[in-house]
Amino acid sequence: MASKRDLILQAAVGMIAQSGVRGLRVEEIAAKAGASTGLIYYHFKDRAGLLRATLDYISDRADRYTAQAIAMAKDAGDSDARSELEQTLLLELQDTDEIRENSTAWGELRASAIFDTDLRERLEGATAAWVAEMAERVALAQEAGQAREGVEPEDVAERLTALVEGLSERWLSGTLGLERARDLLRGAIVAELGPGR
Amino acid sequence: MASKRDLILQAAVGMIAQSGVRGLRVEEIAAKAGASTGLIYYHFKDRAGLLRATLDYISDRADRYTAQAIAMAKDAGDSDARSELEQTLLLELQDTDEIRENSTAWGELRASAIFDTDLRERLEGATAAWVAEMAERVALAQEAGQAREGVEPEDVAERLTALVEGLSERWLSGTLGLERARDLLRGAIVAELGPGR
DNA sequence: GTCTATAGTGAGATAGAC
DNA sequence: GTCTATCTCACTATAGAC
Repeated sequence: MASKRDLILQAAVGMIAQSGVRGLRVEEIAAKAGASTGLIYYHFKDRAGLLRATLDYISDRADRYTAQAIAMAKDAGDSDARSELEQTLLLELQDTDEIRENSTAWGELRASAIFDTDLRERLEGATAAWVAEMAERVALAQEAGQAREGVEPEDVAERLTALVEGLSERWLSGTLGLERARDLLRGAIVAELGPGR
Repeated sequence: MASKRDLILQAAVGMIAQSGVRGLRVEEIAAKAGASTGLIYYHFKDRAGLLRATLDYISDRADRYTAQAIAMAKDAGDSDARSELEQTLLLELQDTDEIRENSTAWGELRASAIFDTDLRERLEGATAAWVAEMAERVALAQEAGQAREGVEPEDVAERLTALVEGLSERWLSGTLGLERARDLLRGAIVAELGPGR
């Protein structure tokens, strides 16, 4: 069974996704988690500490479902580097509760990080890891002849992940439909890697 | 001379750029604008109204400097559609006070719009206009043989502008250097439009 | 680890004079 | 249009019992 600490973090992600970092009320989280405000301060020291822990929690959760998606793709036999890359990127543009929640919260925290050094560092690490992981898949795709040569995998990966973030924010803010966002991303992959097979 | 109302809006942009929408204090803006809080409520009704007006103010300002940059490019004789497209997009990734301020504030308001229907509508209009303008330049570039055929100008424009937003946010949050962000954008243009002439 | 109760305060908003 | 004064309250954070 999930510890109260965990319930609090889950509630925090939910609340951030629902009303943003600014709209996050400690008391509300407590209520949603079936805990008291006192306990939140006991575990996380203060509001900022709670935000930090929440960011870590989101990162972990994202890692987990990414790994899971890749494993599933591998099982389905559809496991070349290029489709793994595509699947992993498209993962962020999906209307699942968990993913929508994660994406929204992630965007919020990213935006907050502009003004908060503490958050910034954590965010930087997570982003760098994501970019590196994607760069590796781009390189693999190149080796397998599934992607145009002559472009730096790091550059492509950085562009595609930044694009995902941009599209994601437009999707979440209702400026862009989900299907269109996914199509655009697929189009970008073609533009960056070439037509593939 | 600028009206007090204008001074308040200028101060608001500055404050948002400095400490985010979350960090925006009505009293602080009043102080910076040399006005009273009462006046702010007189002009803008409430905090949310101030945010709305600020978003409009930023949009206008962005339109102005974009138009100006294009005019300058035209004067310099460097006026083919493709370089206009490139210049206009790169404009958002520039370390000028005004632009940095505008970009930061824009990003903040975009992020806030996820939770604020009112802001959302205004934002949507501004984004759509930007995308449409870029799409037109893509189409012109295609006609002039400066861009690959067979891709929808709207798609390319939507991707490039979303990418600019993504890169901009990484730049502003310190995750990405400015020069690298600009290089990545140039690379994306090449990937989308082809090598040019 | 967890709760209840409460202290403290920051900041949005309003009233009313000029 | 603009200011001063003030009200109010929603939220963070702490103290202390269990």
